[in-house]
Amino acid sequence: MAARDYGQYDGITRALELVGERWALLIVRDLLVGPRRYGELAAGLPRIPSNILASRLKELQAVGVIRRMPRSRVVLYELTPYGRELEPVVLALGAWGFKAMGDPRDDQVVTADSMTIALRTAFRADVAESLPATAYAARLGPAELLIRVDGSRLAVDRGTGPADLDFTAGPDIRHLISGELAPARAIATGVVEVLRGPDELLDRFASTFHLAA
Amino acid sequence: MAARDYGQYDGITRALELVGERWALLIVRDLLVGPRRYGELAAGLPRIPSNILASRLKELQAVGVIRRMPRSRVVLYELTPYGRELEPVVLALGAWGFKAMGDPRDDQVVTADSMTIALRTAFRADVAESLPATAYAARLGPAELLIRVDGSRLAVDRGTGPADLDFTAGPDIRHLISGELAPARAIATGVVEVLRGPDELLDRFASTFHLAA
DNA sequence: CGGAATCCCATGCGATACTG
DNA sequence: CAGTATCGCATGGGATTCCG
Repeated sequence: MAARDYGQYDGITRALELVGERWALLIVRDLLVGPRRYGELAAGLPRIPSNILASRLKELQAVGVIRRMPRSRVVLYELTPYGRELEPVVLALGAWGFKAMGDPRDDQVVTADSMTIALRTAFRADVAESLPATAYAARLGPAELLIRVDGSRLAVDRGTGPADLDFTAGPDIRHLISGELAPARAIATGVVEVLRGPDELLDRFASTFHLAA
Repeated sequence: MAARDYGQYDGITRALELVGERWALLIVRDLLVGPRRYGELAAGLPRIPSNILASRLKELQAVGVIRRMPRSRVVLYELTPYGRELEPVVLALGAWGFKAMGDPRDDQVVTADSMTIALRTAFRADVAESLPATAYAARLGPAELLIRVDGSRLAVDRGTGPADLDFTAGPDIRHLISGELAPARAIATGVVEVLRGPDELLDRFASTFHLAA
């Protein structure tokens, strides 16, 4: 491996040597959600060639960012404590990139893990703290997420479950997150479809998850 | 560009599409210090092939991260406001990579701009606030920096000037920054050589600039 | 002399096929 | 399901040349 070398001695260069290769930070992003199997990673990164996934996993392991966790017959990959410290980097990147997102192209896909991290990026712990605990069941494209906010704590899990507000939304939900689209208008225009629960809870959702654009 | 497409629709993927190419974030790092000419960038990135520098500059400009600023005969490159918003990303990466820095290899170089950003990364505004204004003149390898701290404000400029403490240090200064090496021992062991000013000011420096390892 | 464009070669990546 | 093997191509590295 010995990631191609930039010939400089500083923290940023070092970081890029470790996680600057193509796909590496997307693997880290997904592992920030939780341990994953090889096949789960491959499914969450639809375009990654399997040989690249295999070599990235080896490289990231060699430099101490991830580790293999043999768990009852199958192997799980998980971040090491040091790898988990990339969370601020990944969230900062996500917040920055969010502002440059246009409309999705036809060949672009939404995954559960990327949406989970996006929600973490947009989560306003300070705002949530003063709101009642709330559970949202969101169907965001192919991703079904159960989002539970309790005080300043956020938990996002795959799948569905009991929720105060149950809604479906397409990619345009980013306009709700950015504040460009008011919750009432999001419902009126069909960007968000409320399946169950009071529409007003979408206001709470929008103030809990907000990222300026 | 766009050929290097990840096929996903989320903020992190978008960010990596814009600044994920090799060398791109190092160019951004140097431009965070200030506008630079082509030749200055090339000098600060000793290993970058000139064709790569030229294409990265074009790409970064095309996506709105940098802009060309014709300034009296010569062209300066500078970050756009949006590009400047990458500062948290770059600092977070630097802080993370700092912890994985070993000893410098023979082929590794220290540049003034990378040290400037490293100092910004390690700067503790909250600590500095309660300390008297101080100017340090530091010779860090080939980089001569004038570091002025005034309250919670930090200014790092190339070159030298009047300073309260004037010192020279090699790469092992990172052990001072990380707190592994006490200021007094840094002087005793020759990691830091004080040229002018009271040794005690190195304590102030070490508490002003600190990054856990 | 600053700011590239152009060559050539080495390597990393992507797509697909294949194997334990 | 979890990877390897292989191959063609795009990209990066480095030196050189060009242009204003």
